[in-house]
Amino acid sequence: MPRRTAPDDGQPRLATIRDVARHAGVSVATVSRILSGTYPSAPSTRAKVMRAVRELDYVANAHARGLAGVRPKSVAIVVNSVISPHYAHVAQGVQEEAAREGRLCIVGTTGGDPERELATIGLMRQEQAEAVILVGNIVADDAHRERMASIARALARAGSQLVLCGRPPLGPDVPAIVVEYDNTAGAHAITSHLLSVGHRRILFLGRRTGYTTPDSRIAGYRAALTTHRVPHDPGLEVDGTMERGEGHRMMRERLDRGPRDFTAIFAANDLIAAGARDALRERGLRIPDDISMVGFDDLPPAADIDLTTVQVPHEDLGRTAVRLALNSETPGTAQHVLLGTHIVTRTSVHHRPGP
Amino acid sequence: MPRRTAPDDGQPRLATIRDVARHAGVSVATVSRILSGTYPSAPSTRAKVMRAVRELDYVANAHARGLAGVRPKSVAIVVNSVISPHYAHVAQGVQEEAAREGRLCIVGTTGGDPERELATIGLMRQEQAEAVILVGNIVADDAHRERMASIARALARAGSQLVLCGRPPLGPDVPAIVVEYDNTAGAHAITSHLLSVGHRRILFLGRRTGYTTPDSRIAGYRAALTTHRVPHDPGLEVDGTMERGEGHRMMRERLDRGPRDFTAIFAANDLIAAGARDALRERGLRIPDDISMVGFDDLPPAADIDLTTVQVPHEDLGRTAVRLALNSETPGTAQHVLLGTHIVTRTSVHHRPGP
DNA sequence: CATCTACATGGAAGCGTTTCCGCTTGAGGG
DNA sequence: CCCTCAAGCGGAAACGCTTCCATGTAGATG
Repeated sequence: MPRRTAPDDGQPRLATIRDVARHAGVSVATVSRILSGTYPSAPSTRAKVMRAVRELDYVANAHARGLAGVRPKSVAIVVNSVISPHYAHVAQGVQEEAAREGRLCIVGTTGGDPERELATIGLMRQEQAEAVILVGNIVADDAHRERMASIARALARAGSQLVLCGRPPLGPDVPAIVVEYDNTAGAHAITSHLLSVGHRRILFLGRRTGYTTPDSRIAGYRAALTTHRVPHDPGLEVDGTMERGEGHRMMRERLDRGPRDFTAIFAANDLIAAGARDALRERGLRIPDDISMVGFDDLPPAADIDLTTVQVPHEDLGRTAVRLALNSETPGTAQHVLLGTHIVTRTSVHHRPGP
Repeated sequence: MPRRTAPDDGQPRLATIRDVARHAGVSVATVSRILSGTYPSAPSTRAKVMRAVRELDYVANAHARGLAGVRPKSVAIVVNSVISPHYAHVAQGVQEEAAREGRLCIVGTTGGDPERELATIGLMRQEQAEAVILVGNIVADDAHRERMASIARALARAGSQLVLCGRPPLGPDVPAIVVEYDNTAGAHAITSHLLSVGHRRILFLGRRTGYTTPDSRIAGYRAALTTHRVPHDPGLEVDGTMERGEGHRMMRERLDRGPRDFTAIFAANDLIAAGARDALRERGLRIPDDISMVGFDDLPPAADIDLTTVQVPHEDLGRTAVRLALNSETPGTAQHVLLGTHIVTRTSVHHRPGP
């Protein structure tokens, strides 16, 4: 790996600011000032410099600039995968806001693996990004959470802001911004919707513990039952992960198990709802004629299967994350922001006449 | 913006390699060598250094390293938006391969705007990424293409590899790698599928000119007609953009226009197919009983609406792009790679008895 | 006409890292 | 026992940029 002036390395060295200065007949300092645009300069000099820049096709070296003390304008985002619609939407929001603020966006994926997450954050740390945005839940043990907290502190020391998007706070004294939407309120609202049109026995399909998002969704479901003075039957809560295949499995097994003792279904997300719908169709059951169903998220499958669901401000989440991170004067101050949700009504719910 | 040693700036300066050296009682050079891991060193020294690194929570500064001549390990990807499933899948492939190769991934979005694309590439250029991967079609005039060609040359000079993913080559002497899948062959195959089960009048829904991808899809459609000696009727080609709403519009207008003179539909992508399906349903027409339909891409809506379609190796596209870019010894060599597709059969096509 | 001020510019230090070159040290061969 | 040699390490230059400080020059003021 040759480093000193390689004489004839095929690679014709890139133009540097010094080349521009020489070419324009001015000093390096002048070129730098003119390009940064924040200092006074004579129009004639400016013209000369601009011409040289054009002629040499000069592009400033971001590394040199970063080293020289200018905080690199970039935000980093870490997600499970960019395919998953939820992450994609949040990432899109981050992108948009970052671009609006003239920031570059560095993306890392973890595939849901805590180790890879840590490694990825390490890379981001080297890049000195202004903000590191972590999106989504990862099943993590206490050790992982402790390591994360120490990373949060290290980032704060380095002047970067850590943002957790839709992930539980790490603790009261950990310097991080947390942005979530109100899962509990959303679940409460949509469950109430089912209850208010006459349903009394509502099957819950989804993760019951472990992750926080579904946790708070089931909490909203239970709270709504209480609010409406409908007895809570734990037998109506079916446990499974938040994927389409799981929705299919949960529904199938439930239908196989015995007589149908529910009139509506609350799927903890739209993917589960889509899977459950497939299982229902296999049994000849139709939505909403035979069974009503609602979901959560309002992501792509929802509209295609005409699902009434909870619309969630995914992109807002990303935008808010960036905005808060860049505006936080002192990186290291903890904040907690909760975004609202609302119900989008399609055709998957039927009114059920009272008993 | 203080730059010199800020005495009491609240921001406790980050540990540098010099701090580590001092702390471990060795020289800066030794620390660097040990951390790079490619030089011999005494085990005892190594241990001392590692301890200091841990105690000071030292993280190397990527900018300083980049400046000191180590090529930053990163690839840049520019897409229209990360929401769109096609881009998301390609981006995921890029991510995966980049991560496997220990590279960071910088992402920029353009929203389909050529100006923003150019600006984004400029930023990427500053970062000195090893590769710049452009995904997707942008409607561009000759001037834009010329500017792009000159950027390609500039990147090559800087030792970065430009990769075009699913976008037409810029010209014979432009140093860029082009990775595409074979749209024409795919369209030929799926049209042949319709023809082989008896359909003779097949409506084409999609963009007829301008973008290259649909261009080659319609070419495959026409070629298949020729292969099967079925007369080509330009009246069966309906023009519109590649979006769901457009599919709906094209279908609706066609149905309003007069008697139905086709038995099957080839939608240039799944989104159009989904929109067309909505319009058919509004008219009480069912798939496949009344009309057969096929799409292209096999992206999310396809499975939900049981569409027979052409499956395309989106993620492979991204992975291949990264692999080719990183393995290209001399950035600047032009290459052209074509990836294959295959048909996935669902239930949207009915056999049609011959006349 | 001398002096002051404000502005435009140049010189140079320093950012944190890598790597070249040269020095010391201890082991092994003659 | 001396010499050679390699391993291990330290000093220092270089990467390209920004900004502090100093310097020169023009116009305004006394």
